[in-house]
Amino acid sequence: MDIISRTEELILLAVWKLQGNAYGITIRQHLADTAGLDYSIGGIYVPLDRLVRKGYLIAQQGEPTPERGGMAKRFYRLTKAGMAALNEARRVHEVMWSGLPDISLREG
Amino acid sequence: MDIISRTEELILLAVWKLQGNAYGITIRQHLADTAGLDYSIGGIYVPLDRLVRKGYLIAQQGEPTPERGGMAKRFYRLTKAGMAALNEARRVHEVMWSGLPDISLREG
DNA sequence: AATATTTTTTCTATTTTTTAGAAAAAATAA
DNA sequence: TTATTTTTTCTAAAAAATAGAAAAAATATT
Repeated sequence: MDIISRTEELILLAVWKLQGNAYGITIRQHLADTAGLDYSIGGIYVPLDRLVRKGYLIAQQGEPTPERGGMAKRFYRLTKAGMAALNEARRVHEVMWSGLPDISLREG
Repeated sequence: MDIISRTEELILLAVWKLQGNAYGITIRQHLADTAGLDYSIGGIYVPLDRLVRKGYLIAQQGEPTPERGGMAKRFYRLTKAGMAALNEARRVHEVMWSGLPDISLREG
C-alpha cells in the first residue's frame, strides 16, 4: 500500500471535522486553531486541488451568502477513497508507534 | 511550530525501534515488515542524510563484522531534537484525530 | 591469485509536494 | 463610484520523495 503525505492527511481531517463548512479559509483556520500550524494560502489550495484530482475529496460551489464580499466558496466533502486513505495513514501511525523500547538519546 | 514530514517521522521511529542496529538496510526492512511500506533505496538514504543535517539523528561508522561483504555500515541514533520532533508530530496527530464527528461520505 | 558474489552506501536525475504570496474575482459598505 | 472585505486562482521557487545504477568493501569460489 501507499500512504498520503502529512499535509494531505491534515487537510482531509480538517474537512472531516468541519463537516458542511469546509472551504479554503476555514480549513486553514482549523489547522491554525487546532494544531497550531500556520499554512500559507497556497499551502492549503494547492493540496486541496490535488486531493480532488485524486478522488479523496469532492468540491461543490457555494451559494452567495448575506455576508460581505468574497468569491463563491468551494465546499469540500470527504469521499470513501478519502476516508480509506485516512484509515491507512492511521494504521501506519499505530503500528509504527507501538512497541517502542526505552532508549537513551544522543547529544544535546 | 513546524512539523516533520511523514517519511521523516517513520524513519525516526524505525531508528528508535531498532536501537543499536539502525542502518539503511534494517531501517528499510523495518518499514516494509512493520508498516508494509516499500521504499526505494534512495527513499531511505536521502532523508537519512537530511535528518542528520537537521540534527535529529547522529551517524556513527560501524566496525567490520564477520559477515560477508558490504561497505561499512552507518549506524544512526536519535537525538533529543529528534525525539522532540517526534513528540510534536504525535501531538499534532492526536489533536487532529480527536473530536471527529460522524459523517456521511460522498461518491463511491 | 584472480574472479565472482554479497552487502551496503553513495550519488544524482526526475517527479512530486510544499511554500509563498500577489493578483483576480465577487460581493457589500461608504 | 470607490473602498473594503472575503475568497479563490495562479504561478514561481524551494524542498522532499522516488528510483535505481554505480561504487565500495568485504568474503567465497575456482
